[in-house]
Amino acid sequence: MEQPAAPLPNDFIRDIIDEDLKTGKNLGRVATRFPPEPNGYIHIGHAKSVCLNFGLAGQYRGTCNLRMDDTDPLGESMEFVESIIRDVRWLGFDWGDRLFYASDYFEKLYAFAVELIKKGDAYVCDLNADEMREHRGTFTEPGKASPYRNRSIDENLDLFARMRRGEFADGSRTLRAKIDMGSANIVMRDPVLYRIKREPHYRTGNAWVIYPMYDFAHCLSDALEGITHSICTLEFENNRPLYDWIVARLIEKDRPRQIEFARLNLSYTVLSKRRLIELVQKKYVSGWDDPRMPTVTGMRRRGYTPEAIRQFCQAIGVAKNDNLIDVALLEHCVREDLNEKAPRAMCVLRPLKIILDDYPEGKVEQIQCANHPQRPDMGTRRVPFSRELYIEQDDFLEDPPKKYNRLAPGREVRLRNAYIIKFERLVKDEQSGRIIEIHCSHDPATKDGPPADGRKVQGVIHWVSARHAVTAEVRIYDRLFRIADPGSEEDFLKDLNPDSLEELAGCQAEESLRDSAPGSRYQFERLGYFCVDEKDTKPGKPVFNRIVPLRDSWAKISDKK
RNA sequence: UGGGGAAUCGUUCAAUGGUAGGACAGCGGACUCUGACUCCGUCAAUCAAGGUUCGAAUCCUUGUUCCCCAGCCA
Repeated sequence: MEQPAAPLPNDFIRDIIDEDLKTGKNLGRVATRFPPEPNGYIHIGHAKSVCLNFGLAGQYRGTCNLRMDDTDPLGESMEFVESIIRDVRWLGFDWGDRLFYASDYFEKLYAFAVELIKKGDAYVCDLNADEMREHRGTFTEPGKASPYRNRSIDENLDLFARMRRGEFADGSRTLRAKIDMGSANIVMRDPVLYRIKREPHYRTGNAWVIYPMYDFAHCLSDALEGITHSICTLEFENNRPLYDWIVARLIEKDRPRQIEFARLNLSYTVLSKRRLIELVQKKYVSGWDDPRMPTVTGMRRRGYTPEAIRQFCQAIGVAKNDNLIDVALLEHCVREDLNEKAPRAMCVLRPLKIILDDYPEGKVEQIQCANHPQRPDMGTRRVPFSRELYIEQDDFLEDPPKKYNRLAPGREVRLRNAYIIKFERLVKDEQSGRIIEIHCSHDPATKDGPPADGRKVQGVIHWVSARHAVTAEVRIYDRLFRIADPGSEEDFLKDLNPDSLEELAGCQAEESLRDSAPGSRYQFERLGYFCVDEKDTKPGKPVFNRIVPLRDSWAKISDKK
């Protein structure tokens, strides 16, 4: 379904591309890439980048490559590669046959490094990490030249070859760019290009003991793939001069250009890889796919749709301002999408027994219910109705406040899709005072329409037939953190929301929900959108995840009191 | 008192010298067999001070605030 789409304002990246196209740069070609490091699961922040890069390629009839930026074997694995592939594909994007790995370029990158040495632009340095730090200087003081800075090209060539052969210990030597130890930009103070690291790589195994650094590998990988616009986040802005320095020396033509945009921050959650890992490892969540996680896999399990996520990524825009996007916008996008396509159903989360004294025992009516009030094309289903029902505990109050329009002593209420019922009496447990059941009567003339006498019934509540209901578990999720910007706190764990998960075991769902397919989504009327959990659902024993609640203006009214 | 970036409604994105606009959030109302959806209305911003100009969010000057950089991570 392609929307004709109101003309969206250009962002600064599209402005740049339009200008490039106008001036004939890159012969009108637009080539981007999404370059994750396969050392973790991708999250909603990556989704912004995915949508941007693939979106640009789509809009300008260009290409977007998926490239694993796997130059540091520590922590990288095929498991993460597979998860990234699955997640990007699920988000709705296609890279054709252009799945690449920086590790496939290791031989070429090595050759580039040799070329740089030959030009006199790189040297092997024997300083260890501590010494190098000392030589680097500070923000206000220039660095000092390494004593190894002026080795001969031949010696550098020899040493670099021996680094590759494994003749030196880890960390004992590096290959460095020969730039400017006095640069005000610390990135340019002879940055390390290669390090020695005896760490098996998940793809190249033990073939290499030296690995290229990001700054060296990334720009050259871009060039090797013919990337025109290399889009990354703001923290790489300082690295751009190095990107350009390397490319200028090693790439003849069609040099890629790096453009930086502000990464996404989302309120009430964290998006830094380090913090996400901590949540998983310390078991504050059940895993990367915990439905509370902002990971793509977590959101998928929660029941978010790719369409909603894409819409969100478009709605937030692209700029260079630091931002903290209100999670309410994400939830809005999810509701907007699901309102359109989720079939309606009824489920009682906290059951309260209702007995219709004037309804024949043993009688069962099959009530035709619309699957979507605005979309007749989604059809109807039959929902059994009988003498004993469950309603939501919240939908009855012995002593209701003002504006409460549900069931209460002396009142009438409409059962959704069924009769108007009237309160008669209530039965309490004598010891605890807890309400056990409520007896009501029904108005048989109101099944398919308003009461003949024209009286108004203020409230509509949902219900299920007690005999026919299927017992379900429902998991209610709330924001993971109780402050808007937990990422700004060093000890972010202290702000975890202790009530981010509520598991409700005895929920009563309408019969039609008994064998709903894992992954399918419904609107439980008056409650919210729910998704059949793919992991824990067993045949006949559904587990539902609450994706997002419906907007609840009653909650706002009652909270104010 | 190093360098690189960014400052526009509560949040976010736009306005590219010519009416400060959209979305989300908020508030009020209409409709309603979902207190949903939908619809209508409404609140609300140019970091500050100077300057240029008929006219400045936009150009200039000075200042302020915030973010990033001293990994052999990306």
